[in-house]
Amino acid sequence: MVTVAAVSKRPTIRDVAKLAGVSYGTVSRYLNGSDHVSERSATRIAAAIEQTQYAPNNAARSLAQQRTLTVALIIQVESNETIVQNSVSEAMAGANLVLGDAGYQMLTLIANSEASTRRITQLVNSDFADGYLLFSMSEDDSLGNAFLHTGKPVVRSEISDRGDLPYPAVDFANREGQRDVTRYMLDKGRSRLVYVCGPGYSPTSLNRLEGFKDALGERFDERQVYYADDWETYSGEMAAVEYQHMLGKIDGFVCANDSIAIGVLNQLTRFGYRVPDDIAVTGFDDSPFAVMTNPKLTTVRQDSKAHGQSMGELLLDMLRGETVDAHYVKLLPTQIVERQSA
Amino acid sequence: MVTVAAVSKRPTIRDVAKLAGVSYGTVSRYLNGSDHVSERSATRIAAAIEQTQYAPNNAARSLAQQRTLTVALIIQVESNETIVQNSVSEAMAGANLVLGDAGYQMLTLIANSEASTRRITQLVNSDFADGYLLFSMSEDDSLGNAFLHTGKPVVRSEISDRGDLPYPAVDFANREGQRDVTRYMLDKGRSRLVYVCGPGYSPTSLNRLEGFKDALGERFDERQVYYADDWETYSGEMAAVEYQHMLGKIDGFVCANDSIAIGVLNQLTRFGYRVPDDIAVTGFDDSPFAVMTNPKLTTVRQDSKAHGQSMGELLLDMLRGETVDAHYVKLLPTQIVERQSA
DNA sequence: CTGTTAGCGCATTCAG
DNA sequence: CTGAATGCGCTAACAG
Repeated sequence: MVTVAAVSKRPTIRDVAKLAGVSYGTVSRYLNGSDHVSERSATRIAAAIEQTQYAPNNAARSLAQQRTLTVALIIQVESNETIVQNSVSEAMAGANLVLGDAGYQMLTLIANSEASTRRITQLVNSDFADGYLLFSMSEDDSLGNAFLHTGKPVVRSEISDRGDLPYPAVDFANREGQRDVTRYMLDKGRSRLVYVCGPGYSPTSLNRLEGFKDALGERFDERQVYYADDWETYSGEMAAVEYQHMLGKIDGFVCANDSIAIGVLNQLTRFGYRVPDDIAVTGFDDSPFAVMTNPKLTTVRQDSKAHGQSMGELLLDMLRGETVDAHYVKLLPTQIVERQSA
Repeated sequence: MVTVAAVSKRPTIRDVAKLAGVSYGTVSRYLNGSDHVSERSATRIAAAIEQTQYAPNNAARSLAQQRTLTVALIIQVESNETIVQNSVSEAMAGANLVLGDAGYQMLTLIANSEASTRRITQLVNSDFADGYLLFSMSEDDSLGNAFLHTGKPVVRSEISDRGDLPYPAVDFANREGQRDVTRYMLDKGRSRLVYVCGPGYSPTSLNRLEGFKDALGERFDERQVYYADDWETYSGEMAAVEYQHMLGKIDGFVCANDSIAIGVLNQLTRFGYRVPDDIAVTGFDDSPFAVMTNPKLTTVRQDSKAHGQSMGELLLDMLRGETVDAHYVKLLPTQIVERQSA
């Protein structure tokens, strides 16, 4: 029976030095390629490394260099949430790309419980990584303070509602995006609109609402906005139900995200209204769901991969020692995706 | 202008020792709680820590302890893929839970390029983590060899097609699941079935096909299986097109996953067939999409969170030094979810 | 209970 | 170009 051993004695730099017949300082130089090593030593060291299967120890190197060549991406989600959103997943890929090219390994940590948040906070304060990318999708922004005493650079994925947190951010131009798609509705002659707003704790949510208001200008009426408790499909259904009695007078639902829009869509269909003939519906995010509905969702696309790349680049700038204003915000453009629902 | 500093001089254990008026060995003991420290020293140390904002250095601790209290979950995806699948995301949450409870911090690494694979391979060989969870969804299993020389325990998320890799695995009982849902079809009087098989490089794919064969037994005919190139919706559409000429004689499509099933569903609808009245369709996975189709998809559910938990538990066993057979495989049961499409 | 000391594995001086 | 020595920050073993 083959079994898996859980222990081992790995070779150290001294072992290969001895085997190559040089001092271990020379091996170190060889490994880091900084100084020159004689060709003869080099080949002998290479052979010794090959023979011993030597690989440098990560902790020792980090300790000596006072840096880890590592960046941690931290995702904060609600306690019981299990799914990492697609947008975050795409951003991860984007960030991983640029950070990798710069020689950094990206690690992802998930904070989805009080215990994990505590553990991560502790890690952050232990020079665990050279920099941090913070995605907090959650109402509870308890991780926000975790980085205050780490001397390391931090970049956030969203505009913070807490002005006291000195972390620059990369976000989407949510306000403009929501404004534009609302105008798109107006331009199509839809003027009796309802806005289904996202949860109030989210800055993103409020920004999008502002965009809706921008588009309507004077005509905006507080009664035409429905405030959802979360970003989920069910909330969209609730919204449609809430406005059921005046559905005949409404010709469009502008929704703060796709999931909500799908809820509205489904509920309108159940009520017997045709989308977009009777009532149009728009989403926001261009999630994978947007093309699986019938009719397909007209929505606002955000390039999440670019989001991640941009965050990674900003972090790299900071890692290189560039000075970045603590409240610097970079806004990425969005784009209307015209499909069938509006 | 507030700016972000990228450097700092963090206090060490000696700083707090000096401030507390004790030796730093005592501080170490205090921190690790192993030995007893006098109450007087304890309070003084606590105060000093508070005052200096001290936090132990991770690398130093790892180096001295020869362990990192960290587990790395590695996801291997196709080069250009950006999305971490929902099932993986849920498994991450499950693993994070049990590992966290045991005091381990889970880190996720994504291997989605040759460069990142190389970087990760190197990390793995540097005592970067105490154990590894490996998710490889990719045809290219180049990471498979990366763990051969690390003395650390590894658990895979899938049965490997490479019997030479000495990593135990936790997987779903794909074969039985596919068999059961096929029988479900047969029991409903659907006997003229087509099986849409997943891509050939995937062991999962082949296991599910075996399950279909098991259910049909003698009646199985090779001509009733369509071999898809991947797991995507488009492949499902292709399958329906392929069998278009004999759709009248077919009363059911058993599909190897939900995405494919949705493709079949959509294409059948386009062809004017009613699902499930004319033709039934089943999926596999119970992905989030399964409830967004019309009709909703009857499918096979796998508890991905439990998958992650199970993997985490197995890894913990190994971390505790338990001997696990290198080819041990734990299979998790699946469950039919009856909705509307079959 | 506590101070002292010897590593952990490696990078980086400084001589030579 | 290379060997020897020092230190990174901390744990653990050892006296006391």
